[in-house]
Amino acid sequence: MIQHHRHCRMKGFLSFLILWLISKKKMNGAEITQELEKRKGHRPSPGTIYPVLKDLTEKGLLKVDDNKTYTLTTKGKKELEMSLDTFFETFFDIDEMRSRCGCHNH
Amino acid sequence: MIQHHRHCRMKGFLSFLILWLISKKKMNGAEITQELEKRKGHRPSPGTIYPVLKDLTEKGLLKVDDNKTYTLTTKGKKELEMSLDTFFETFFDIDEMRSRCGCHNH
DNA sequence: TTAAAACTATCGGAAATCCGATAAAAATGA
DNA sequence: TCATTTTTATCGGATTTCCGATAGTTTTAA
Repeated sequence: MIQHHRHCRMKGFLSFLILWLISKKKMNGAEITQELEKRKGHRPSPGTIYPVLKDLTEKGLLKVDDNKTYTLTTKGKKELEMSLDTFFETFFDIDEMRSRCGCHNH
Repeated sequence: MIQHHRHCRMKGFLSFLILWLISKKKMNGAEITQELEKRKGHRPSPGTIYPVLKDLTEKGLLKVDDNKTYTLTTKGKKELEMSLDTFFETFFDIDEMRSRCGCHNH
């Protein structure tokens, strides 16, 4: 069966984005799903989100409490900082990028 | 043979980044390679860059002149704008991200 | 209590992404 | 010219990323 992916440019960065979200506020899977839906315009499949959370937890970047709520570990905070550094080194001209798109409300 | 990828988080976005670079200034493969090296900290393999250029050209997003210099087509410009929109919808809080990393010089 | 809904989890695999190896073509310069 | 360097190009495959299908678990509400 042929699969269509018309609107799926710019994959990747999901782990990075999830780390960022959790750094702002501890969340469970459902809340993360909602936030991603808001940002990306479509609801990610459970098969997308939970394996990522498991992977990040196994790598010691996230810890999860009784209520399945995820927070960053110290290692996770360091990892996020490194990723942010890399991100802004690559996109150092991000202000220019923003001024060239129609999203001045964001 | 086991391959190590310690410093290769945040893959992806390469096509997007290349479109962005060419939108700023028409370039040949070597110049694009240099610019990516500057931004990402390591020189991409020819096997990384040229297939992407070929793909974007075949999709009608780039056109290439006699000197192997690439520019955006009209379609490419529209595609880039759409990608920028998606990018800033996903990372609408990018200013907050930047303020949380050590890259205030960028 | 118990059925329905919501949430969490896992698996296999499809697609995307990128790179090393290799080589052809073009430019350089001695 | 002719050797060297630089640039361009291609291929196969390793890895990452993501998702659909499926099912177990927990919560909700009647």
